[in-house]
Amino acid sequence: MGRPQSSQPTEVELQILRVLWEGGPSTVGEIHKALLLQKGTNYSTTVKMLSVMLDKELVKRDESTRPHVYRPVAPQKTTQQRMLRDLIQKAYDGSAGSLVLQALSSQKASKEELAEIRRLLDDLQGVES
Amino acid sequence: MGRPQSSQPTEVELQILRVLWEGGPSTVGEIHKALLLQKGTNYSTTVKMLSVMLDKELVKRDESTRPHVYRPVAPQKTTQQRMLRDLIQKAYDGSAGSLVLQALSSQKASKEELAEIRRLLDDLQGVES
DNA sequence: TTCCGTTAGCGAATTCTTTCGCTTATTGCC
DNA sequence: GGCAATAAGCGAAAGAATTCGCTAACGGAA
Repeated sequence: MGRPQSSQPTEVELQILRVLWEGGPSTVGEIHKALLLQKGTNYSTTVKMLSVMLDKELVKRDESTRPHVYRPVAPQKTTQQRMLRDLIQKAYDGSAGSLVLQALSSQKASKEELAEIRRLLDDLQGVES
Repeated sequence: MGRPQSSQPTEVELQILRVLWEGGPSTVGEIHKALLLQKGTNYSTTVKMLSVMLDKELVKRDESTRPHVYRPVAPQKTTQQRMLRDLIQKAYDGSAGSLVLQALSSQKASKEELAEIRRLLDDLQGVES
């Protein structure tokens, strides 16, 4: 019974992963400092979350130094990809195209990004350059 | 303490919403039949989930008939939009463009969708036709 | 009207997530 | 070595999500 464990990182797990992706390998103290700013949680909470994430193999740690240093197991891109695929399956009935259409029409993108998207599109559609 | 309630529909809630979006207003029996195929859950479970969703105002129901008829409160598109925005914030640091780029490069889209995306892109970039 | 099958609902059990208090270990400093 | 400060860890608590058994209410057939 109960709830099955999600295959995607949870809210807080993702917050921690972002700290690691953006700031590089970090100690609990450093991670905690970032979370404290974002949401004011306790040091113990950060330690515990990290230990949970260690169990789930979302992060690994180097215990050869003191304080220990944590790093993400999967790169940001991989995780984003997994979450994206999951959303497409769960909410867009597997259609990546319809997600893209909605993303473009309802969310802002910069000129540069639009240009890059066009290049990618040219490529996908086999346009000669 | 504990875990704050998510602002997005949960896994099962979304499954139920999809049944309603795709099949139109339905009775518990009809919804249950769909879920039974997908995951073999009990009738009571469906009833309970619907009652939770009623509390959260994810669905409303017409009690004037027997069996009662449920319908989604928000249209599919609105919900997709909300979930998409949430993912962009949580995992893509607010950048819709980078999500679109990843979606296009890592997930399949049909010829027709690609063409539609191009039209939208033309529009967004102000290309004359 | 009575009985039976269908529909609705409640409450409890289970698991996952997130939180923190308190204890233990480690380290650098005197 | 002894002490204070920092780091790590554990276990429990609280709440969310999901499940189902069992009971109650209802509606139509005999």
